[in-house]
Amino acid sequence: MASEHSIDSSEPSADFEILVHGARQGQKPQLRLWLRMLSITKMISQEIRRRLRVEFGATLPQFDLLAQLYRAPEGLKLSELSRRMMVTNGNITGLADRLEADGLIVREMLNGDRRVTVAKLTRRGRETFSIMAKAHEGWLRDLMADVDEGALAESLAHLAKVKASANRRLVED
Amino acid sequence: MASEHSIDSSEPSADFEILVHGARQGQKPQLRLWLRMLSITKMISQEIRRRLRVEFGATLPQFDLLAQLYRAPEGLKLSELSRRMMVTNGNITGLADRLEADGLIVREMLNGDRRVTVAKLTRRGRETFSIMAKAHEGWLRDLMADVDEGALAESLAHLAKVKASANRRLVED
DNA sequence: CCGCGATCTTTGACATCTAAAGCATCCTGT
DNA sequence: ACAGGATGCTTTAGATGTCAAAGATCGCGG
Repeated sequence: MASEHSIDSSEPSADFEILVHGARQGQKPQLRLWLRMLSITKMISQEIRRRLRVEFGATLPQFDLLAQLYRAPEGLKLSELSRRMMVTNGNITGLADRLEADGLIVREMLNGDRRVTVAKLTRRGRETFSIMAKAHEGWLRDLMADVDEGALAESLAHLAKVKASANRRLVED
Repeated sequence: MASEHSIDSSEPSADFEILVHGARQGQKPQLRLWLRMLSITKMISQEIRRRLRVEFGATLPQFDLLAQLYRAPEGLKLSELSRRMMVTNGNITGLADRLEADGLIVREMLNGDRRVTVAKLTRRGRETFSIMAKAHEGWLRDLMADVDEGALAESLAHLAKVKASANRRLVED
């Protein structure tokens, strides 16, 4: 505890733990884990966001959208993009507008179904994303450089359970 | 792998993993852990956000701000709030505006220093937050109900390392 | 006592987000 | 056929987020 707290009390990062009505030591482990994941993702997201902006003039949601398309050479329906990115449909419209204006993606209505729009990476989008992704991966390796492989692997396994649990509650109700 | 994927492929939640330029099995564990944390926090955040909205007409950032003040009976400077919530100063202004309009917090300029504004919970803010926090804690227990205490404890410990690592990189550079 | 950098909050321009409504298009059952 | 529900995208209103710059105030050194 002392070590954990010493990190936060002297740094500009937030300490969410022990802040929500009395979460303590062994108490309320779900709440503690939740708050810890939140503070980590917030902290790292901001750094990634900052680097994407200064090094590539891009935003994190834009990077995310490009990543989805990079893995789908045939392109994706906008609604499929919104499902995979876990954002609402309305969100994708503006995001795709900007990326299309930047020439990184194109919208196509090739289907017989005129309701459907498919987004694809352009050649430039593919090249740009490829460079960004390599940098992005390096940033993460750097940020987690002090974490041993064992801890990474175990976290990955445990968090799979967390994800499965939350998933189950969210779809089976 | 199969089990992990089976969860995602049939559900409306995103599968970030295996999506960013070829992250695979034992490869790039940092990237995989990052994407997993991201998808979990996104998934759970949306559920929490939804419940806060339908049950209390509140938003997650508002809940977060109230939580910070709840733990600080003397109130907090707006800049201290922004530090703890890990958002920029400009963000706090509007957030505090709305909460003040709702009568949940007050801004006071009691100091000799007229630059400083301190935000405090009102009685109503304290009572409201207290109820929301209890519900919030229950939601999390429910969402993580299938995760055994051991996995929770180990995740907590491992993620402390991740947090410390990221923290170190972000402040020592 | 005065200037000038440091500190604190707000403002302004934009990009993301959500929820909900609006439109167009498709498809199915009769 | 065709009415009506389902599906897919966009639009709207409002909240949140960033960054950068503007204002206000403080405090210290000369």
